[in-house]
Amino acid sequence: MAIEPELCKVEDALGILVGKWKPIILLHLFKKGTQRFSELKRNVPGITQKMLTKQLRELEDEDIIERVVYPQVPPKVEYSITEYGKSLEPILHAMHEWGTKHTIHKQQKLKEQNM
Amino acid sequence: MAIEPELCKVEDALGILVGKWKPIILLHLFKKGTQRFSELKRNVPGITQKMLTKQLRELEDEDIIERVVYPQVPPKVEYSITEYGKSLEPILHAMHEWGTKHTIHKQQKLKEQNM
DNA sequence: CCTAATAGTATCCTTTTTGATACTATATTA
DNA sequence: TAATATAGTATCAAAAAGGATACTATTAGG
Repeated sequence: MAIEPELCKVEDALGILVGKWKPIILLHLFKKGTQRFSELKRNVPGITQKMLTKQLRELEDEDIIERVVYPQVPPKVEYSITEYGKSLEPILHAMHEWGTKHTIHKQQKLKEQNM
Repeated sequence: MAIEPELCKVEDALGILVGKWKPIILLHLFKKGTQRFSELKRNVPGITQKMLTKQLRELEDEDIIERVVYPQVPPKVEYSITEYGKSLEPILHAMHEWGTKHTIHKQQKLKEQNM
């Protein structure tokens, strides 16, 4: 059954994944369970502190991830996927699978064009 | 099984849906099968010609939609989802469903905050 | 007292995306 | 002959996103 374009909620889901580093950040948290700020920064090559902070805040605002501050010096802050956030996993998987096939599709197309 | 963040293809799928009007355009095409440029423009309220053209071109470049020009005056151009493009439908559905629940989740949260 | 470590902010700049508006070609119709 | 319809382009401006870099607070350790 078709989705009524007027009632479309695709963008609401999309908005959460959009942002230059969000999928990778989420995948790291899904994989490791919990990561410190500095671990994420190491694991996401090329990201700046500002961007990492920003993406994490946005994901936190949507209840996808949780932020736990330990009262220590130097500071320790841990991030993890919330129970609610776990409901995103099937979508990430579906997109990953589709994206994998699409990469192949594009390569195929390129090859054909060069014949 | 977890997706390896390094091999992440989520962005490849994401990139196709991202763009201010793409989901709505796709939903219209999924629903109606085929639409003329002018019909899409009417159906997607607020979109400018430039944006509609741009989004359509991008979707066409990815083989998601097909563009058929009829040699008439005034011009007639029809757009439709390709067979390949149809493989995106489950993802759109999944995102729509998740987005619908997320909207409710956010409303719930807002209500709690105002108590 | 100086340095190192962590998790950020603040500021400024560049690039990308989006939007508003005006313009084009051309056969048909009045 | 002038207006109309369609599917676009072209140009300029505004806004959003992303990036580089420097700076901060605090305590433990040497």
